Amino acid sequence: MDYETEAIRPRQVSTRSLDAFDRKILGVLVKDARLPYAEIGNLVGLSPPAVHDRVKKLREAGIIRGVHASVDGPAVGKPLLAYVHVDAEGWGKSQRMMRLQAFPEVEEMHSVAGDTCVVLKVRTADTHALEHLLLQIYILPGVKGTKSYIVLSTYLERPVQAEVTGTWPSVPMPDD
Amino acid sequence: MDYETEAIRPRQVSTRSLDAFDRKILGVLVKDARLPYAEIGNLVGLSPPAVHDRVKKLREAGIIRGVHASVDGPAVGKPLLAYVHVDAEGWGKSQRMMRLQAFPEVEEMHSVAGDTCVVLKVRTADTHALEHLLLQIYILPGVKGTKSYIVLSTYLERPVQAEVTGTWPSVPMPDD
DNA sequence: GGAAAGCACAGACTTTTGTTCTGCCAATAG
DNA sequence: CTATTGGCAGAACAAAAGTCTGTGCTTTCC
Repeated sequence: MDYETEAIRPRQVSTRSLDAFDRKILGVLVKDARLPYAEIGNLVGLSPPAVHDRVKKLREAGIIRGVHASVDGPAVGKPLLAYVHVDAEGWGKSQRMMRLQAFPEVEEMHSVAGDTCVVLKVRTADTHALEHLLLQIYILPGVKGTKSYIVLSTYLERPVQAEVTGTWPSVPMPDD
Repeated sequence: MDYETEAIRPRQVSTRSLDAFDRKILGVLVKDARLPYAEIGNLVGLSPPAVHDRVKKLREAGIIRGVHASVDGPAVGKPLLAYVHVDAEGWGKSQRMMRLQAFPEVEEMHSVAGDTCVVLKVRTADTHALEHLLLQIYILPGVKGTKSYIVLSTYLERPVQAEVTGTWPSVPMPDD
């Protein structure tokens, strides 16, 4: 199996500027990608072929990366969610760290700016499995330590939303 | 709009124990939920109606939560990904914090065990928008402070995987 | 300002897929 | 040993996806 050793980058910036219809379609598909084109058309105000055309172009432009089923973590035997901050000396992005992607428990891997190097999102069967995964991290060269944040309750977990907040609510400045 | 004020919980533990076919089907649907049932059937070794039946049951059992399009963050105008740790006095879960879910920039919200109370995953247009969002967090009652981890590069970002690591690689114990 | 070209949409059609039904087989319980 | 339940394959039907053509619009060039 091949591992992604390069960061996920925007494939092509795609001069295509999203208009209001595209935004609406994306908003619908993010919520439920199984709706028929006819129903999407009703929601956004277009005919089914028009929706089809736009979705096809959105896919070709890489704006829609794919369609995935969202499965319940506990139901598939992974009730324990955690974020693991990895501190490494030198530079965190070693090739060997990419091999962690082979574990289905690892869902995200980012290099970050802050008081740590890499943030991992991991979902394991139990604390024992998490320990095993931490062991796999510790044997990587350059890893100085990890800090784990065990999720107690998840209040929100959703995919990338198509909408963007245009005007933020004004906040009264503190009186100092 | 209503906000989820309760944590996402497993709807029903569903006595349904996943067999090998279910695991395979889930694995396929997580990768690409647009494959026809006939093709899934070829991959896992079942007929299209059998796959249909199982997927239907997996949906009814809540094991498949839904099907969502995955859109590219930068392409929809949100190239800046960050994790925000929120420190609050008392108890972080105030009703008003749930209102942050109204912002499409907020993708995840967890209460965690560790040296912080709440972890947010936010995706914004730029640092300016992130600052606006942080302002919205700071005006919440009880919020003492935040710590932001700006994502520099994303090496892996994928939905919940259906697979579970059965036997972990053995790691030689350090010689102390 | 006018004409031509490109784009996007709606309607009708074809093809593919989803969905349902029926019968059969195996496993289990009585 | 028999009856019953659950699940799967094959066939038939319904529905959606995908394609094609024409039309109206905007844009752009002359």
